Amino acid sequence: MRRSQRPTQQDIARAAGVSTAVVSLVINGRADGKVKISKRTQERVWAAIREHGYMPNLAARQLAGGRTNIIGVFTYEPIFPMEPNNFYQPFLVGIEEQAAVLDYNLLLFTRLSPDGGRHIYHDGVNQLQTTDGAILLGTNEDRAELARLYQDGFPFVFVGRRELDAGPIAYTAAGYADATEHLIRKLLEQGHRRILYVGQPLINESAQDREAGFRRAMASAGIDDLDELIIRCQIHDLGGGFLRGWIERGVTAFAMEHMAAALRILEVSSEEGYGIPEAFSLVALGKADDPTVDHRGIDTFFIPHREMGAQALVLLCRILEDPDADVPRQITIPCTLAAGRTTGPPPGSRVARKEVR
Amino acid sequence: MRRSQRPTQQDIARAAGVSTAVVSLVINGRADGKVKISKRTQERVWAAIREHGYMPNLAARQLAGGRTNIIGVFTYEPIFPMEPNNFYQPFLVGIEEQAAVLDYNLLLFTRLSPDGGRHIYHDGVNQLQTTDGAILLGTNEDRAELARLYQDGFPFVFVGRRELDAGPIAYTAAGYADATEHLIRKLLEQGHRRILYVGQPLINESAQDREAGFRRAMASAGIDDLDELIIRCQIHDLGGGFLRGWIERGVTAFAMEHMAAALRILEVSSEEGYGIPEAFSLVALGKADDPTVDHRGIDTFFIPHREMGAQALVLLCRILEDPDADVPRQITIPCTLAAGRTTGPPPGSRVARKEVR
DNA sequence: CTGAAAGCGCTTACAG
DNA sequence: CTGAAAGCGCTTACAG
Repeated sequence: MRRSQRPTQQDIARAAGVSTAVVSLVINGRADGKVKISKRTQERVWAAIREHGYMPNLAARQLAGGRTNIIGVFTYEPIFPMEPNNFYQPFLVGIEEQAAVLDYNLLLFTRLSPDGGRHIYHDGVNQLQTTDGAILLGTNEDRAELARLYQDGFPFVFVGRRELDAGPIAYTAAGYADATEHLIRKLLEQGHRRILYVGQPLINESAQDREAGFRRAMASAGIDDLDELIIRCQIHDLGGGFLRGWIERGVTAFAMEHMAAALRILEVSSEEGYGIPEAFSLVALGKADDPTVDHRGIDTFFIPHREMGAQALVLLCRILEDPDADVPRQITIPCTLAAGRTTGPPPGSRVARKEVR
Repeated sequence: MRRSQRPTQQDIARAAGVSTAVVSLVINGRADGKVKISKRTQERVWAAIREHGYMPNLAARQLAGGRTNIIGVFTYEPIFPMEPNNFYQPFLVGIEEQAAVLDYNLLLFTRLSPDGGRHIYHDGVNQLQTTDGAILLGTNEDRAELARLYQDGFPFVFVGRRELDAGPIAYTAAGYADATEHLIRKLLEQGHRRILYVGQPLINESAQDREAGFRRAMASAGIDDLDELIIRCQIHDLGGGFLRGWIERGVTAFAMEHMAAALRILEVSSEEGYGIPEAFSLVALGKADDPTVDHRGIDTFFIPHREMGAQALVLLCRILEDPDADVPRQITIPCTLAAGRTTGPPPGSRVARKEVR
């Protein structure tokens, strides 16, 4: 019903006394390149458009081969979750800001697939098809689906590093490896040798990156046998026994893959009467780039969530402009260090230094 | 390029030895109603689809079919602002949840208008037209624009009561008036007579509603001359002098239009050495429906932001289903009271009661 | 039951 | 410079 009321390109063409081709060319700004259309005609077309309140039909435009100026945003978790300070917020801030700059609207895929979950393909149909391209994010991603999307040749950028067997998908990632290496080197310089890397059981790319940074730093100090110094466990395993056990075995610093685990150690250490950094040093391998979330003085680095979102959009637009362009499609954004108060020389060394004096 | 590689409905029709119409009917499950298609034919079609890995082109489907299953979301401020606990969040949570249930995707209008601001009409063209209908929200709305949208007959629902000269637009609002009346009646029942209503200078619909609730409550107690008891000022005007002045003039309770102002009073009262509710009672006329935002024990009510968002989508869908349906388009959602510790009998009354004993 | 055909609203060669 | 026309891939009356 509404559709019939809505003016079409034909109406505009008729009103302006030209053909639809001219209207199309004028609208899309192709009136300067190969095809010349008189300024007066262009003015008439724009006037008719304004007068009729004409807006192109996106479906038709896309079907005919044009662009939609719409970028899809697909997340494997709700986009607007109930929790405050949610994980997605900073990514989306970056995406939105950049979309406004680059003149795109964002289509949020909120529809559930028939099975009630969140999937890109519904009954084998790529839901993102209505957009020029999409930004994907989420920690619960379906890799088979991503692989298919890649093979289908649909333009998309993942926020976060993801390596698929299907091939090198485009992504923007945080420079976990370098930041981790930097942080661990600091510990090494302070004299620590037995630094324990405490990860979570799930080993995704960002965990791999941090572990790689850890290994590089340790290797630079000649410590290569790390089998004993890299462990993976759940947060609730991090109790007093855990702490005491490792300290007794000579560990002087803990590198926690996740901030939540580091906060847990902070808590346990105060329960157990350990002073930080007197009894041991503590670093967390990353923290949300959100000033309102406190990291309680733990030495760590900021993950540039917002910039990852913004750069994902920039990268996607570059790909859309020229799908075959030979530009880097895997972008890593450096993390910035966030100095804290939880690192210092290992327990022994301070005494040693005192004796020297 | 990608497009040409993908099989179309024609390819499937050819492979299955039928027409595209049959393929379409089979795919869309219309093969059982009016039109009968033999089981064997259906099987052949599905087999061909599987074999070719066919998936329908959404743009073509939309163009031929009409609906887009896309609802626009337009806000007069950024949707993903930098601030945590932002104002829009709960509305959007409700909208997203409901969109998932009702099987709609959401198109966020992030594109800036040529003047750099946020407007529905760009160069006189309604940007929302690409959607089936839209949800609008924001405190900075452009009423002239809304009037035009209404006159254009575009289906939309505003989140928050808005009354335009142009006519009755659809909205979902919070029941400020009733909640305010309820809260003020409680104060009256406790013996307060001189209750000061402290509003902000901007009088929009929600301010009007609260003031109306205040007047109703006061009138029910026979207090009709309220000229002296309703004031409007900025938060920074609420200092110690303000408080002392009104208390000296016999005010025993303060009804603050906004929570921020109430929190300010709380602060000032402790600076000035006033005990609450011993020296005076304090209520705030509404608080975000967000459990993480503390209201410091102030008596108030919860504004159902999330439900307002959800119901806006429900209302919009009802309008889309039947644009001429005779359903109520102005929906008010009740607020729930949030009992606090800042109200009690007025200073005099307690003494008075004691004397009676 | 099934096929031929119109049409959704646009873009883009292709002629003038 | 401008117009007539094909075609994007689908859905849906409308004939058989």
